Amino acid sequence: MNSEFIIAVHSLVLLAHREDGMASSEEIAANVCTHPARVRKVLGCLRKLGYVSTREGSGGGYRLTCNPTEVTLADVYRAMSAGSLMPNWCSGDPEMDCMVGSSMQDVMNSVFCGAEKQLEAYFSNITIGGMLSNIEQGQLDAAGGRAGPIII
Amino acid sequence: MNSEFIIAVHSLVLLAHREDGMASSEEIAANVCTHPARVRKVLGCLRKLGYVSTREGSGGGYRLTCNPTEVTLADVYRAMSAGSLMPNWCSGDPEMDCMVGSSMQDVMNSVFCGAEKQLEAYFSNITIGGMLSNIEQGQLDAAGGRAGPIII
DNA sequence: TCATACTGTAATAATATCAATTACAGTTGG
DNA sequence: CCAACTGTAATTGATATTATTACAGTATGA
Repeated sequence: MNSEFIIAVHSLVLLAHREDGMASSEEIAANVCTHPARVRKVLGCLRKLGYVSTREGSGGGYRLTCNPTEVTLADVYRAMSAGSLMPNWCSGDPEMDCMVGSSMQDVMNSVFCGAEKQLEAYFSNITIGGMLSNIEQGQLDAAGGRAGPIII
Repeated sequence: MNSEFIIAVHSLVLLAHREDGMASSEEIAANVCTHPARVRKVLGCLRKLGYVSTREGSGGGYRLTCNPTEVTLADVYRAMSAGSLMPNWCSGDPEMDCMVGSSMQDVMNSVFCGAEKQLEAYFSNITIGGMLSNIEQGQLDAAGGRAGPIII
């Protein structure tokens, strides 16, 4: 899995958490624990898909332009990490004489395509808004002394 | 995803394809397209789980000791790659003041644990024997001029 | 209009991960 | 004893990932 997926999800949750839905790349980077340039790259991608808008110049930054309860992790996954489940490394060789060795790349490919569909189906049930309320709920629990593992 | 998963699956399918269920690390490595030492490491792991047995010394090698129609990719995944879905890289920091930044690691963790369960459920429906028959079937199709994408 | 505070983007450097290779001890069959 | 194996660890080399730097472009407001 691509770590840009994590940065994208974290950024969206953070923006959804803000009253005005806004933050600069520097603020987001500090919260995510990475470099502002990396945040700008990831959010630039989310902008092209309409999930955030940006304003350059002084006082600018990023603003959430989607409904957090409608955007799912599947959307983010497709945007940032599609195809990342399959390893880059490949076994076998189509030119090989052996039936097994020559077919393995195709077979693995279809296995991982199916796996990716499963993953997307799972992610499509988790929304940015859902993650945020989970966090807020967890925080309340902690305040009440009833903190426990967070379950989605 | 770990590429050792691919090596393990490929090796098991190859052994299942052999009449006597046997091959040396050198033969397997040639078929998988990697180094024999790497094959030995992976199959050493499968041996501990009882899927293959090994014989050292001259004329030795690996032999399949499981029923290929009973071993699923979920078994292999758990053996070789458990936990590999979650990226090593982590956003946020539990010590942080912000509710979002301090909770994100836990939340991501539960998201990826759920994702891994989904993946295992999918893999549990694919067996080594199933992959092998798929390959043999595909080969027959190709021979009959009806080759197409392999679907599992 | 100028300084300031941002984004966009590319290039580079630092680091971590992954795979290949080498090496050698231990085992077995002939 | 020799030849052909596995088991395992160490090293090297290749690749991927992340951080950092740099700077052009843009908006704001004094």
